Amino acid sequence: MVGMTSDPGTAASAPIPARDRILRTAQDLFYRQGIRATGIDRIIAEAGVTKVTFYRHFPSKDVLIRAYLERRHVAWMAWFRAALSSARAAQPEAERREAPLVPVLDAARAWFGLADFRGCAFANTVAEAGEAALPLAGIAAQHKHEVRDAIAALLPPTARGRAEIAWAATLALDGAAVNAQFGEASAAAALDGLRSLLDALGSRPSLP
Amino acid sequence: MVGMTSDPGTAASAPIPARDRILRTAQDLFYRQGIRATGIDRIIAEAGVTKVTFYRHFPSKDVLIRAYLERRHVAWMAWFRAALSSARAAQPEAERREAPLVPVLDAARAWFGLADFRGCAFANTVAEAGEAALPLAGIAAQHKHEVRDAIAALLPPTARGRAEIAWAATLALDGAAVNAQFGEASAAAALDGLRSLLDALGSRPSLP
DNA sequence: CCTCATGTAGACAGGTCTGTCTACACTGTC
DNA sequence: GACAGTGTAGACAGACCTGTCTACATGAGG
Repeated sequence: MVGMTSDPGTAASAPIPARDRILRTAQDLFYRQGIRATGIDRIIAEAGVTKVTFYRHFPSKDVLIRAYLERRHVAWMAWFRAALSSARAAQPEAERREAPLVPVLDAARAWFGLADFRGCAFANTVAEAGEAALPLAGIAAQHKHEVRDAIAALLPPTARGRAEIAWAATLALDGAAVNAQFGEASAAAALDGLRSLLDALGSRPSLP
Repeated sequence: MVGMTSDPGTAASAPIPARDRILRTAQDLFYRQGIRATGIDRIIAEAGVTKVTFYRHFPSKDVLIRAYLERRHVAWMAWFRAALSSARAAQPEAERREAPLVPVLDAARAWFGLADFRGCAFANTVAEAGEAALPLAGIAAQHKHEVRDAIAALLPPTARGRAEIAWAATLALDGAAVNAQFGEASAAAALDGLRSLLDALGSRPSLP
């Protein structure tokens, strides 16, 4: 079943152990320490593979970085959508109509509270890449685009300015994520600020 | 007049050319390319000093990084306050009362439009530092604190929730700055989103 | 049987990084 | 005139970086 020597057509859906271990390790180290701070040697050692194996799967660090971002995008979006919809499911019916953005706040709280939280991987990567960030910036922009769509799904399809509101909420989430990176006290303050912004956005006289 | 051999008491207020050149160069390169991507050698070459001179002024790169952040903080805050107050001066009287946060949008537009704009130096530095960011994160948090104060100064002192609103606007600005880093199209979108957020914040019925 | 993809183990090249070192020159004050 | 502070010029050490290389092992499909 795995045995198909070389299958052209739809690209590799067969997960190769070594490749997977490399990617998993890279994901962890890149996110925690930063990309430039993480050497290939370290990834190789931690993933338990050899250089040849590594370079056969990823011809350069740049390729690995892109694979990292792609994987991160898929995984994070899945997590985020799940967090949004479980928070939404927990809302009372009335609040769901009058304050539809509250799940964003809940998701942010959960995100910032993760033990290894270190901000948005895409923003961090672009920040680190500096002037040479152009290609990566496109990936980051697309990621934010999808975040916006996930948030927009909380709003009734008939809502006026649906996309605009969702986009504004995305920016608010980014701003909060940046500040949440500065420590625990900052994270708490960031959540407060995010609540203010989401409240204001979701306005209509919504009161506690 | 400069000649006082060694003056104890109030520490050096005399700006030494070489030191200043180093700092200026570091500021430029650190911001544009990132900190890790910028080697000491490059700074030395570009500043036109030698290694000994450099290391006499800054015993380590870490010291230079802190000096960079301090300098950047002072310079940027001055720029930002000036941008806010000139935008505010240009507002019609009525708007100034009803939409006091509009100058933040104007300042953001000016900021994102700068030729060398590359996001918030503090956020970028923390993002780059990764797990080892703890000391720098404090500096960044303090910076954001001052930004909030500068924004709060736009609001009437009697306004209810003045600090909260200013803080929310600060987060919004951060979110916009992050996204503005992703390219020109993203910068335009970030300004739109920021406008939505500031509008929503400003239109809140903050009653006494 | 034999080829080929995948894997292991580790040496190596060539570059860049931070930071130290020696040796010398200029200037103003004591 | 001695001294202390600041500057220049560039070699050097030791670490780490990315990426290439040789040599060998294994297992499955032609």
